[in-house]
Amino acid sequence: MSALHDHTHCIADALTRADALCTERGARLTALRRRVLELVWSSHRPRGAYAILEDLSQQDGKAAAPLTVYRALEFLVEQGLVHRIESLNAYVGCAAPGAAHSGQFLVCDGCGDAAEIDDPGVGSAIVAAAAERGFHVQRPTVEVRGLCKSCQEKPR
Amino acid sequence: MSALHDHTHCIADALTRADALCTERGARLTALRRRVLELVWSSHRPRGAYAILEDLSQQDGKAAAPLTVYRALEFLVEQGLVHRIESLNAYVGCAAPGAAHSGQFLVCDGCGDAAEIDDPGVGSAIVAAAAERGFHVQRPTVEVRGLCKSCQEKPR
DNA sequence: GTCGCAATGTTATAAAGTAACACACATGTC
DNA sequence: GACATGTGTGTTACTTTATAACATTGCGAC
Ligand SMILES: [Zn+2]
Ligand SMILES: [Zn+2]
Ligand SMILES: [Zn+2]
Ligand SMILES: [Zn+2]
Repeated sequence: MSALHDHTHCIADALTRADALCTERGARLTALRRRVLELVWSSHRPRGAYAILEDLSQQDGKAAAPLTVYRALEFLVEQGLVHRIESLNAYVGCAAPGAAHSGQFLVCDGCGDAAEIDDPGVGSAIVAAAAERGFHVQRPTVEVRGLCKSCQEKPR
Repeated sequence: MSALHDHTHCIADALTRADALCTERGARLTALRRRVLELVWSSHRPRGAYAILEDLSQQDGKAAAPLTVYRALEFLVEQGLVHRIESLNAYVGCAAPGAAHSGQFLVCDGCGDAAEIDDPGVGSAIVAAAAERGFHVQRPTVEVRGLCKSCQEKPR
């Protein structure tokens, strides 16, 4: 994700969509969960549970327990509002909640940003490769490490 | 991987190929590293570092330290003899060491087996999707959770 | 209201991974 | 052989990530 964009808009947009989705589904986006979602969205870099915990504690003054964050994250992942990046043990906001998808990520080792894509070619290639071997796909994980456009241009 | 195969052959074969590769490269497959490789290969299920550590300690009587195992695994991964399954924090033997590849896995949630594939369709779809967005791929991670053939047939 | 369940708080613990430093052991040099 | 050098291993302590068990709160259905 380019560093030059109005990220406050990303955050506001994510929260609005989350509100709408949860209302529609009858899921309870409580104050805590909403705040954790906001913190996950603080950037496009996947954020660890303990980093979020720290943010949260800083906001509130008193320290929260890890479980508080993990439970909120679990809810958010279930609702498809947040994805977990397995190779980083970290979480990032979903770019397109609502539609069913499992998340494919281009994770830049330069700036740390994780760009979510939903490439039909990748998806179908995986399903095809699996089908060929009689494997039934439930949850594909695709996390591509490399360098984003802007990090290739300015090395270091 | 079918449960009905001569797995001792898998192990022996993996060790033989590892010996050959390391000799060829001038890499030192020490007794410890070789033993860890053997333990990783004890099945086709990805095995956690601490599980391997336990195996190791059991063999030797005295308990080894985690670092012992992690260092051996690091070497084995560098040499491409073992892959790390990010979504499981576990390690599995490489089915085709020698050739350069990053590993694509069909991980069965029924039996736990991880079948390694190297599907050109999946690989090229990822590179194409990345290129479209100006992203330079270094290390793709593909870990597909689901059910293998035999686990679909006999549910539960 | 009050019953019941879902969400949160609290405390403790497990699992996974790393840092720092000392020692052992090979290999090559003189 | 004595020695220097680099790589692998042992040991201890520690950090980071994640979960278990149980108490408490608070909202919604009736
Ligand atoms: Zn943004
Ligand atoms: Zn998404
Ligand atoms: Zn086998
Ligand atoms: Zn492999």
